[in-house]
Amino acid sequence: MARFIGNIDAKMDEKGRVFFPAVFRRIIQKEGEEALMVRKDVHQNCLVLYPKSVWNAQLDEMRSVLSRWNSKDQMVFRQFVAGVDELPVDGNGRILIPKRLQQLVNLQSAVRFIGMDDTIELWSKEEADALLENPADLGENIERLLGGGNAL
Amino acid sequence: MARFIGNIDAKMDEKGRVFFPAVFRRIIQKEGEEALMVRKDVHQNCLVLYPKSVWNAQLDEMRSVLSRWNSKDQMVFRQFVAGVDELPVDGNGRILIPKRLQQLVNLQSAVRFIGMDDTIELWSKEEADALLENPADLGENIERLLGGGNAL
DNA sequence: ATTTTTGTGGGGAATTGTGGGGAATTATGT
DNA sequence: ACATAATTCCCCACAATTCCCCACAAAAAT
Repeated sequence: MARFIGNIDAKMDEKGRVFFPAVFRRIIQKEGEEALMVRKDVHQNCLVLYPKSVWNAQLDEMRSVLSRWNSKDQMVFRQFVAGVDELPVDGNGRILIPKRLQQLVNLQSAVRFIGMDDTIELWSKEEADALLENPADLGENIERLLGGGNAL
Repeated sequence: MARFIGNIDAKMDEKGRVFFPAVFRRIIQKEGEEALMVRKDVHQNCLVLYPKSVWNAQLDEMRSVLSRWNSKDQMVFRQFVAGVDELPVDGNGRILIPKRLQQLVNLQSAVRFIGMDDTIELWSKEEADALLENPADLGENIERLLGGGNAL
């Protein structure tokens, strides 16, 4: 399985094109992936890029579990697929971010790719910086969630 | 089988015409589909577009479950089938949404196509946005339905 | 230093999306 | 039945976007 690691800054031009970092492209090619899927992150103000095979597997699994005739099931499926787009890659290895998504997560010129293991996140540089500027509680959170200690 | 993916915003003009997104048109042509069927969604305030073959499969499925000789079954089948229309496509690749359906799901100018795997949904943009605005329960629902955990 | 790969930019053709003018058809009221 | 209105359909024009191509700067590798 793909393992995307690292932060890469890039610039989006006026046409909404961004160079897809070579590090990530190599991984994708090695895995034989042809396409990427994008969607807005459920919680954060950023885009999430999925290799297509990962996405399709998800979709198949959901379809097999969720009934088309059950309104709640169908709504879950809808919310999952609504907002997804296939991401075209041009001859230069650039991706074109649909305008709809640019506006949704407020992408201007400076952007940042963040490797998140099996997916890649795309942030506006400003917001990404803001996130990392105050990592104050990180240690605390990690301790709470993973520490598992019971010292007083 | 056709796989419609993606979200496309479009505008409906005063005549009720909407450009049918090129992405979807290509898929339909490749599959050799000739016609589209429309229906209001059973639960939601949106229209569902079926390639004719998908529609037919759907009917077959219903027929296999619903008895032709049971009056309630037959009524359900009747109501499902009665609400459907064939969707004409004009020379420019636009579809004309019948007035009846426009009003039924409250379509004004701004609309959104949502690829839902083998069907396409057509929403008013406002309502589509509303869908995505509260993704709070989505994660929860997915976890419940697909997580396969063994929570109590 | 020179070559190769990676990243940026832009021009312009082709496709996609939007709008509107009416002719043909269908509905509606009297 | 007829006149009128509304709708559907078919055609054209144009704006916007996307796609495809090429040129070149910057960084990395040889």
